[in-house]
Amino acid sequence: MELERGKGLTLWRQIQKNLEQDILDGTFPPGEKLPPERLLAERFAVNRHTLRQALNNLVRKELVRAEQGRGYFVREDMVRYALAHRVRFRENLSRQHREAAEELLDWELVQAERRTAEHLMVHPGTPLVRMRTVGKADGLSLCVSSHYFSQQRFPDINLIYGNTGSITATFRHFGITDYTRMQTLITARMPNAAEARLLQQSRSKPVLELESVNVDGAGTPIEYGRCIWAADRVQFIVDT
Amino acid sequence: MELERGKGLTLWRQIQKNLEQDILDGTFPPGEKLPPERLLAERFAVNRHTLRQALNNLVRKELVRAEQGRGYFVREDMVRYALAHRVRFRENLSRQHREAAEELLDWELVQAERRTAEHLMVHPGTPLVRMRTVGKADGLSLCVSSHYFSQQRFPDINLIYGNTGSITATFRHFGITDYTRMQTLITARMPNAAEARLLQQSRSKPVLELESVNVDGAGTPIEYGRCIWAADRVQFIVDT
DNA sequence: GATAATTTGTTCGTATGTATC
DNA sequence: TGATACATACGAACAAATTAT
Repeated sequence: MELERGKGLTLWRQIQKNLEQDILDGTFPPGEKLPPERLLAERFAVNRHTLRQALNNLVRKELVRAEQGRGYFVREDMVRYALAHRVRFRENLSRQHREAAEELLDWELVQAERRTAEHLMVHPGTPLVRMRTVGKADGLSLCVSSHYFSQQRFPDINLIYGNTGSITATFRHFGITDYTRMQTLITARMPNAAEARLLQQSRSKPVLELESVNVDGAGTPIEYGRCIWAADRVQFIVDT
Repeated sequence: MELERGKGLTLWRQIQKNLEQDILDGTFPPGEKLPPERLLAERFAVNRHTLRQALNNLVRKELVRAEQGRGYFVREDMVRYALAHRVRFRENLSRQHREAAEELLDWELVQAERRTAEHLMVHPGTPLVRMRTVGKADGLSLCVSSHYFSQQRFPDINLIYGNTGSITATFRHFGITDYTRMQTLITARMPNAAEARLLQQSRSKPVLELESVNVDGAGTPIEYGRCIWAADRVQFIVDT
């Protein structure tokens, strides 16, 4: 790594170009940690500030991201997740050539609380199946969700989902060939310990919480879901 | 309401927890007036000052607000902000009986960067007006935004906006009677120091970042905006 | 759970070269 | 030529977040 001093291009620009090249040609693949500042500064034989100037520019250009106490990481593009009339986890991911996976964490029989009942348009106390799942993209946890279904309409839904590993396929099993999303509520907050663990992310990074209701062809609510998304791994797209 | 005296937790902390629980479980629903200090003090069998300590902490935590001469009120839910085909800041807030205000922080003449240019469908380098604004609800900062407009199409737009204090009114001045939102991108992250200051919120609370493009009746992009929202003060609604 | 080590973030200070008026 | 402003580069120290011990 020899830099030309005093020949037109500044040192930090040469370093930036050098690192950009390494990122683009895959020497540092997406998600990879760069060597620490100290090492890079040594390698380029410059002061740490000079090196930081180059890195800061790469951060500004969104090629890398900096994490205090951890290091610099090559940015992997966020998953772009479309919130349209039809929302399908697998479709959304396969459009971006990512491998989608849904896993059943656990399930439970519960009674509908006021809020959940309102969304599903049932009486409070109605028996519901709550399934907790985790959604992954290319093996990386993307979201943890709680799905609520009427037990009467979808008996043993947990078994079906456990076999298929897909909400869409599960609904198909119950004769629902198409379903659409009625409404989505979006908020952001900090995760609790369990959420951070399930998402394999730091507790100091925010999560996005989406509440949604899916309805069948007749407009009857069939699923109420609360999904917690790792905020730095996803970007939602609303087309209106 | 029996408090434990001399057993670790101070009285006012016990009272605070007690009231928090009542608020969270809906005993005191959003917007409700709490019983007056005197009554609460009697009920907990403590001095009014002890009770005030608890209430002051709830005010600090933004669970209740105090109004001199009127009483304490449970803070209402977050602002619910609809992301529909037509998005109007004032309309969205007035629907919830909140007082909307937009303020111009500063403005600058800039050259379109690649990303901005793409969204506005202009060539990179095109002269743009960037206005930074802050949106408030009931006097509380809700979002800080950067709006980008073509300088050619909207000369002196900063003056118009400065006078009207409304994006909608500003567009009307330029003959645009209706505009709609094409796309909104949503992410969440932690705020930087400047954003936290402008939003008057803690740096340890997340923000929601919305990128959006508004188009005129002919479908031509007229505004590209990046808005940073205080995540704990707003909930977005997507109807699909 | 507490402590130390590692790593990035921030703020001083100093010096030099370059462009502008 | 001088004065000024700005970008570049190096050095030292400390703060803050994370990870390892």
